Amino acid sequence: MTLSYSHAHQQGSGTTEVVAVLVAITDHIARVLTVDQGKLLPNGPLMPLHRSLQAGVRQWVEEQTQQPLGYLEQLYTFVDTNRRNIDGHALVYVSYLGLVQETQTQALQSKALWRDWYDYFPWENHLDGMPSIIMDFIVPALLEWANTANDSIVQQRRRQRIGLCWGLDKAFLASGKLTDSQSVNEHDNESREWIAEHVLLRYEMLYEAGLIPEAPNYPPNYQAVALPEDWSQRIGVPMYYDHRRVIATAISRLRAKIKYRPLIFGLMPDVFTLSQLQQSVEALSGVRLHKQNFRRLLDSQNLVMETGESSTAQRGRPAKLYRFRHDIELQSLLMDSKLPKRK
Amino acid sequence: MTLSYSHAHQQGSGTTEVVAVLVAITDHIARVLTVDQGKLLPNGPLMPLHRSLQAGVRQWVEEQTQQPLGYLEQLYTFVDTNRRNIDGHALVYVSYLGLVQETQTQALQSKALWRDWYDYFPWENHLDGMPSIIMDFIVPALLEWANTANDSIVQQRRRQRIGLCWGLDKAFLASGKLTDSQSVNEHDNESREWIAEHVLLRYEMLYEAGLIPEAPNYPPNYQAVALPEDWSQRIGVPMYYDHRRVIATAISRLRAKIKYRPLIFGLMPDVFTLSQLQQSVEALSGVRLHKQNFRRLLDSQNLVMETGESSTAQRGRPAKLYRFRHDIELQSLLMDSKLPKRK
DNA sequence: TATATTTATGCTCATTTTGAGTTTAAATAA
DNA sequence: TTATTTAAACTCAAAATGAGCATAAATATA
Repeated sequence: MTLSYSHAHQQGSGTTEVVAVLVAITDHIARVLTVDQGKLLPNGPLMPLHRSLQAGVRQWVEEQTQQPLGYLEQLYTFVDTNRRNIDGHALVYVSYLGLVQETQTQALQSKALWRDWYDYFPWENHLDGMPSIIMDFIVPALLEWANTANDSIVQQRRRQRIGLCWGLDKAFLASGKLTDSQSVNEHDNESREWIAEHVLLRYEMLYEAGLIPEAPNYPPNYQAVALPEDWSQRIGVPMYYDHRRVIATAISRLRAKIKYRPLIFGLMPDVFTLSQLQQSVEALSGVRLHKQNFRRLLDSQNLVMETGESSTAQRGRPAKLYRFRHDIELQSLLMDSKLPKRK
Repeated sequence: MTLSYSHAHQQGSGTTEVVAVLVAITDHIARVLTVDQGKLLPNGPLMPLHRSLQAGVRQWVEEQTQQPLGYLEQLYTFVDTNRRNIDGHALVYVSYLGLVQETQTQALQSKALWRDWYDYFPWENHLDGMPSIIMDFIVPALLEWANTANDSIVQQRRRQRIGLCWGLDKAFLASGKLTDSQSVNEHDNESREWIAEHVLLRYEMLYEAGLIPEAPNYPPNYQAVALPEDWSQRIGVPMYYDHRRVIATAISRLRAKIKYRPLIFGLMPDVFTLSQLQQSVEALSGVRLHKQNFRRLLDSQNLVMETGESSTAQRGRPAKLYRFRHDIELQSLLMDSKLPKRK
């Protein structure tokens, strides 16, 4: 059992830590703030002086990265039974999702680093179509994993899970095999339904199948289909502890929530064009959206107002500049808002 | 400062507890499992022997109530700085939501008690229309609370929050105090609607305004409108610590999630009529649904199948019996499903 | 027994929302 | 000038939604 990314760790008397996934969009790329060469998220123990979990997060992020924090929401609480305090109590760590505006991402401490979040999840970036790694390696490997189950019912279930998680169509589910039409025909690609917010389900499936370096059963021992030599590079940057899973949780939450809450404005500069806004949403969701419908929806929600000015265009027609309607900021916390389906 | 429902508590060396909100529907009424005369939720410390938080929840619930547990999901993690361990670390408690089938709610330990969850939130039950307490006392008291703010901007915001939380339209708020009819534009002059899943927002507003016995600023000191003598009875059953807030969190989650995941089947017996199913959903959401549209939606989702038998009707035409399609149970974990709007 | 009442279930219909275009406008690059 | 690029207004068919009526099959009651 390889535990190369699982550190034994001695705690003091406390058993609670906080971990933060800070997200920002720069150059139209969604990024997370990391420390320790991108191998860790900012984190630290909850101390008696902290009046709340949020206060703990803010203090440790400030200390480790000097990044100012805006919006912050709780994600999930994990237990790490491999790390215990002196009394034998397992470590509990509470994760938070934070949003940072593009204009506030400078002057960080040297060991803090903003990284493209798709460095950790290459299969989640569908901005230029479905990444080839999915059909070339991930799905074949997962199908083999499904076959390793003793029970044929379990095999069947695993295939179903694979189909649902990775957006494969019914014909595929029935046969359990890749057909020519699937890997070639482009219209078949459209019949699959890739659900962007299922990031965590996909990560956990890869983990369970031993395809993630952090997993205790990595590398998998069932490979009839050989994984490439550089698999551990291709399957994304590994992290210590279970921090990659924490990021997956954050992306799932963000992709799901952005569909009904205008969180996106926590990531935008004060003034922006509608195209910039759309590109930011696309950076998060990992898929392209239909421009006209995106605007229609924005319009119906009345979330933005024109500034009256236009962008100085580099190419093409200059776009009008908009700002978030701060007079309805409170409303927006309650109000449902939606996004159009991908195009 | 009154802290009648906040107990000082001495911990051992651990700092983590688990708390469970178990939900069941019996006699068409949504209920939560309580201990200590309905003043506490089942809870207990996380121990070194527990392999996970879930394991801790299951052990303590079993021990305190002898209630078998099915579906369980994490809700939220709270810190109670009033309760600390011997080293001064604040207590962290992780809350869970559990679903219990109607048929499994017998033979409990004597101190365990299933209570109608609207005993704790009388204002959330709109099954027979909006409860009179909202317009008679809650909203007037909250409007007064809004007026106590020094800043007029804050007053304005509070009124907006009140309107959004309690489903009031602009006109009502205007008659309440505000005559700024100029700011009424096409987009926000629509009358508001009651949003069932905003349970937590409403509870937190009442708490902030000092209208909840658990709140440190209860009773409120701004009452020009006199609250009735028996206010602390009318505003629902108080609980120790912040357990009422935990239930509010659970109801919010459940009401929101039931709209896109078929969690309801975690609460149903194996065989049921469509009317029973609808009544269960209504018990959770607190509002009535349009019967025909409810069935159309169920139909389109293909979640249930006929058993071929019919119920022995007490009155009226006998209803067909259905069961959940367990062959798509896994799918249902992933699949989106929806509910029709109220009628 | 006849009739009202209750509950279940099938069907219609207008409106809104959604997905997916085409067309026109205003800028730069060659 | 002409092609290219980006923005933004407008159109249209299909699907989903909210609301209602009609019919069926049982019991309760006059």
